[in-house]
Amino acid sequence: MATLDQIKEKVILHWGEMGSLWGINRTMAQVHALLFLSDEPLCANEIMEELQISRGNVSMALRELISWGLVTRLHIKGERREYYTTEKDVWTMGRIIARERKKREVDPTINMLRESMAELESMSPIEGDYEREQIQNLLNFFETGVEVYKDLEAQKPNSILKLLGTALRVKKFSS
Amino acid sequence: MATLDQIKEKVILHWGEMGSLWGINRTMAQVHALLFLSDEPLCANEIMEELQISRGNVSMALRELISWGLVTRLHIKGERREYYTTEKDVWTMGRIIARERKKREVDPTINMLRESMAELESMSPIEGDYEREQIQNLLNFFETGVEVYKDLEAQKPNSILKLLGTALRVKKFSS
DNA sequence: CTAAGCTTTCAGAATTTATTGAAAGCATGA
DNA sequence: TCATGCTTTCAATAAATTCTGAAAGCTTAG
Repeated sequence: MATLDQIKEKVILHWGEMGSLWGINRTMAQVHALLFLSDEPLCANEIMEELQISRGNVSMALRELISWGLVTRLHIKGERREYYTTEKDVWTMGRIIARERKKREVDPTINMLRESMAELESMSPIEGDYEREQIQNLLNFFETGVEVYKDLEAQKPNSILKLLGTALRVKKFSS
Repeated sequence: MATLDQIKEKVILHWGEMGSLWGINRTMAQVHALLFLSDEPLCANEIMEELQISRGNVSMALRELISWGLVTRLHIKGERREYYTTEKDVWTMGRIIARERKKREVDPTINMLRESMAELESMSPIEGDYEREQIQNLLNFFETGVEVYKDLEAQKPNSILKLLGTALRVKKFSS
């Protein structure tokens, strides 16, 4: 029979694998999972021991997680060492991840596509018709995504679900 | 001034980089971009030359793209070699990518979380309270995602946008 | 000021992932 | 049947990414 620690380990390892599929490195995702499942904040040493990784690796993973806004550093008075904790609400967590991925992936892509369109438009219109059309389609796709993202971002965390539920009900009703 | 080929190359290279951030390999994403921007189907040879990659690499990238359902093989009569083309509608493309990523990333995660919950529940309820709660939260989060995904999947490609527009308008109106 | 206790940095090592290219496979047509 | 023209496979290699650990950096206490 599985012990609590074994179950935690399984979740942490799986989260790590998912992380690497998501362009987040394995360790970073593992540290995140560990903190997410931990009732209290942990210090670098504890993370090191739990995950059996080096001090340097812990330091880098934490730096990255902090820069994403997923982890916060806690100064506990009387304590010399720093403690770390993570956002515990899954919806808020999801929103943070969406925000960061948009910033790192979608925004640069939109810039690139806009640039390409501008260049194509200043070119002789004889060639590149199809390319112009397809790049414009891609651009519209991403821009629409950003629109939707912005609207959703303004909502309270878990109202997103209700919102979509409403949308689908309205749709069903009206079609 | 940039030529058409330079612009295409820029888009293809960027798409390749995005691919690797998305757990899709660089070459696979590049081949996809090349076909997406190409008015006519291309054969393996043409892809090889355009992207300056080996025959084997082209073959593997195409196999993967076909297994995702993003690329189709065309037998042109009278022609010995095979031609390849890709889904050209961006919304359909987005839906295919969503479907595949769900299958490869979300479904296994949900299974893992359900398994963990089952194991936690069959354990002594004295310890693991916090872990149980957090794993359940994660599970709910993913399951909600799947619900929404399924509802959206049933819609026509670009009605998704209108749908969300509606939802947001309803929301604004009622709050 | 120095020591102690902790964190960060980063060059090199280890690991993982992607790519090549030669060989094998497969279909067509002579 | 064999040759031709193409595709696929996969072991070896190359490239990219991640991780380690020793050294340097902070900060606080004495």
